[in-house]
Amino acid sequence: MDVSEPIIEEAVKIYKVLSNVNRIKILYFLENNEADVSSIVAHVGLPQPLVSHQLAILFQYQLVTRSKQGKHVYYCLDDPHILKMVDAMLGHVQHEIKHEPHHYA
Amino acid sequence: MDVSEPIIEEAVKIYKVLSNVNRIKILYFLENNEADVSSIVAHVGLPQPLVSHQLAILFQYQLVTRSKQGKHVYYCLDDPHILKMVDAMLGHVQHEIKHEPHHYA
DNA sequence: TCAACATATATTGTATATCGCATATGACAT
DNA sequence: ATGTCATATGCGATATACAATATATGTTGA
Repeated sequence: MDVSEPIIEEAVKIYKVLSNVNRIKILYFLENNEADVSSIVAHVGLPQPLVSHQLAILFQYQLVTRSKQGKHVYYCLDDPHILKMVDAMLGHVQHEIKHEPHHYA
Repeated sequence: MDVSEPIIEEAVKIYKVLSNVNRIKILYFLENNEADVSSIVAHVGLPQPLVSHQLAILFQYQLVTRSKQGKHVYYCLDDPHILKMVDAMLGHVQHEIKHEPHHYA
């Protein structure tokens, strides 16, 4: 595996994007649904401007795509591969918690 | 996949830990070597206190283990599974960059 | 005990992230 | 054109993260 600096920096950027509960929730909701902002808001139960903000970040880093249809903007996972990785992490954590709880601060 | 809040929060914590170039470098170096702090410092070319600090974070979140032998403290990957995931992310990024560059800010 | 070496911690300044609130844009219908 | 709905953006307060420097701890050997 090539571990050149720019590659690592790029990966770190994606990790930063994934370092937020709300963004993960949004990504996860989009796994099964293409959805407009309103339904995302309804699902995650966060203020609309916050959801829009997180969506903008996800879009900036190309984790989601968007398509405008009239008043509505539909968001969609750009790259399901990323969510596969998130799945792997969630599975890992779940497993860890079950077998040997982490006692983080 | 269960996506309950605590699981996501835990995953997010790990993502935060991975959101740092120096920590990734250290983890990656430890993939092939158990190593004491001095050799890690020599390898990554960062000030020793900074390396110790990052190691403390990696240790706190149980990504590495440590064993003291005399004056030296040897660090070791606790969970190779995590590094598999990092590998996957690096591979993903590499692939992305090659085929369709992201134009992040 | 003291010196030296390896490692850890504390402190600080700076940068960046997060969220809430207010407001702006943009599209459609009337 | 105006009102309304869907979404986006801007701003301010707070919190968190980063890295550098200085300093402390702990271990070994003389």
